Amino acid sequence: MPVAGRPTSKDVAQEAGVSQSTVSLVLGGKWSGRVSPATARSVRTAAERLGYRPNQAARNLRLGTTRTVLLMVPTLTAPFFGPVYTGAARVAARHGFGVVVSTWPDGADGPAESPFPAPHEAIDGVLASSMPAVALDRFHGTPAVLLDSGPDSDVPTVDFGVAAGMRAIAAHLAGLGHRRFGHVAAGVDQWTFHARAEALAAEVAARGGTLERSACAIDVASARDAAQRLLARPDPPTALVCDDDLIAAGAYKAARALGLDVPGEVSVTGFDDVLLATALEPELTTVRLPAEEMGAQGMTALLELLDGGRPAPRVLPGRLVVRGSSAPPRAPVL
Amino acid sequence: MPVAGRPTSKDVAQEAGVSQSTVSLVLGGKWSGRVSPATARSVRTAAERLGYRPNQAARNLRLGTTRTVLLMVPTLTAPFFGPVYTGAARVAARHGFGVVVSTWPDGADGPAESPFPAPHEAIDGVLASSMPAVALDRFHGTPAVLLDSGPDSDVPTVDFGVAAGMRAIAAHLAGLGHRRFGHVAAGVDQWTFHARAEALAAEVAARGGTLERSACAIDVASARDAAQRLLARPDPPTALVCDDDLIAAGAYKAARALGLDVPGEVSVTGFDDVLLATALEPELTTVRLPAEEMGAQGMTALLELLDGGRPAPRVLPGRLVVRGSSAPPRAPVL
DNA sequence: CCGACGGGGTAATACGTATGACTAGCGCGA
DNA sequence: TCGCGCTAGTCATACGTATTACCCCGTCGG
Repeated sequence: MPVAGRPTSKDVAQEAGVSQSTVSLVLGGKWSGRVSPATARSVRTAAERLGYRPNQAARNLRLGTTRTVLLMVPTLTAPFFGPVYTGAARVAARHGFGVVVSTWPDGADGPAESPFPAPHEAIDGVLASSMPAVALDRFHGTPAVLLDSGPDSDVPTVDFGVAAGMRAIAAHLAGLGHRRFGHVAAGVDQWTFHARAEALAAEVAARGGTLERSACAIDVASARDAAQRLLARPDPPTALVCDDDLIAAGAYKAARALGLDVPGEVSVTGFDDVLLATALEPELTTVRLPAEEMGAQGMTALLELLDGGRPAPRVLPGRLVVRGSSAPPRAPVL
Repeated sequence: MPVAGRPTSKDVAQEAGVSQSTVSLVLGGKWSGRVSPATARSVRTAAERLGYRPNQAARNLRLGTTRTVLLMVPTLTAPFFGPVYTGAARVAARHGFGVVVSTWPDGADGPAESPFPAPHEAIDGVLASSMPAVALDRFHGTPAVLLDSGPDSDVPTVDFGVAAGMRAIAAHLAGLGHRRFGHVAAGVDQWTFHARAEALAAEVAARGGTLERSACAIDVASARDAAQRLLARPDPPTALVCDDDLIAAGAYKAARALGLDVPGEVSVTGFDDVLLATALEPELTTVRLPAEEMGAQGMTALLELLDGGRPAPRVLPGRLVVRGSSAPPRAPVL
């Protein structure tokens, strides 16, 4: 008996008085007709007694697969990725896969420096969410599916219909009578924000409205300042279209700082419909993105890819959720 | 040349006209004095040309370590765990470790059914956050550190000083003149919430105040209802102490539904100081917990444990952050 | 001129598992 | 009685890497 180190299948074999192969057969579950029930039982109890757990590295090597998928996200701080993980993990579990999450090993320090995989990359495939496409180079030949990163000719993708969602917001506000729009835009180089900006501009233009734009980082303080810049202009917008819900929270603050009622004097909309949207007062008009569904669809596509298939690109529609933060412009209080 | 499958070090060796050992020597970096610069260069270019990346499973098996640590959290939806991960990953990277995140494979279905590790458990150690201690059984002999799960005699722990934090809140409110307290409590069986409740009760009792308690789930709607039950009582509390920031958002909603001004007619406090705290209006008085520091300290302890050490339990103090949601009771508007 | 030495590389092996090939015993039909 | 098939296993091997022990050869000190 080894002093240090976990017991191996060989130890179990010795303890049970059988060969290592037999242990493997029994514990692998494929022993029907090969091992007698009595032997199987004695192997099981021996394994139990020794606290045996198979060495994953060895079985990964032998099987040539880890049955593990990596979900890569830009940051874990954003509330958006929780549901994505949940959806992916649900589908994965159904197929005997596990999901682990990680952000770029390099943090904010830019792209990879080492050409070799980080230790945690002993995986079968990658779900890369909200990535600049170029970042995929990291994965070399690893099967990958891009989530929320825009169409791609080389890699299967799952995207939200953000353009349609943004057009729905513009249409909703225009329908309420708004003509002067402000866009509090996330100054982040991700496909989704480019798509949102483009769709908003197109829809506003199509309806003959005006659009001013102010960029910010994705945090409340920065968003507040950006919104304030818009509201401080002569002839300010009557509706602030924000690139996501957190930015909308900043817009609320800007409005309040200027003594403007939401939605009485300025309408505000968000995007994503994260938890925050209903925590705010008034509750936020926004577009609900089916994040969990994206995780599920992404995992489905990745499994298909691992099976040698060619999964088709998928687009998941968002849904406009009208709440209390949008109203006709200059609503008379009387 | 193999049709399928990634190139191995043997392929690289053949391409460079050397032995597999040499490839391993060169790429392992320990070749000083063993391999001539010329050979090393030719190996490198061969590896580059073939797009070689070492098989992690094989090297894990050979080295007997994965240099990967698993961060286990109850849910990824809570904003709290992002910073924990960040802190852990920062320390880990400094020691050549990677961090992956996962939630219980079983989801909400209760404890493990399979006695063997999930596929993603090819890891050297575990950081288990906010866990019921019994759940640790899953990890058998895997080195583990408990985060935010209370003291433990068997396993190293890192905890927040939540009791002190909660007492600080009670002291702050009492100092403002509050005597009738309401506790909107998370009805979740985690150490941290038990500790919060106990500390609050003790401090209020010590100061001769009264305390009513109402439990809820950790979501806005449930918290709103729970807060509303407290505020609807005869002789209602003048201060609502909430178990976390999200619950405080629900308390805001309850107050507003009853036409009560925050903080003019009722003070509200949170806990954790997540992003939401400053997105709310008024901004939330709360206790800031150094989540990133917890991740960092936890990883430090785990590395110490993996080194054969016996890391001492650590407690990280929270800090009261007074913002606009707390004020003297029944503040005269005049 | 010979032995020691060191630079530059190779052969062999082990890590722990899963599995295909093989075999010993045994009952049974021909 | 012989061979055949079935049961209940065992043996051997391969997965891809890192590393230890070894080996060849040229050089240098004596």
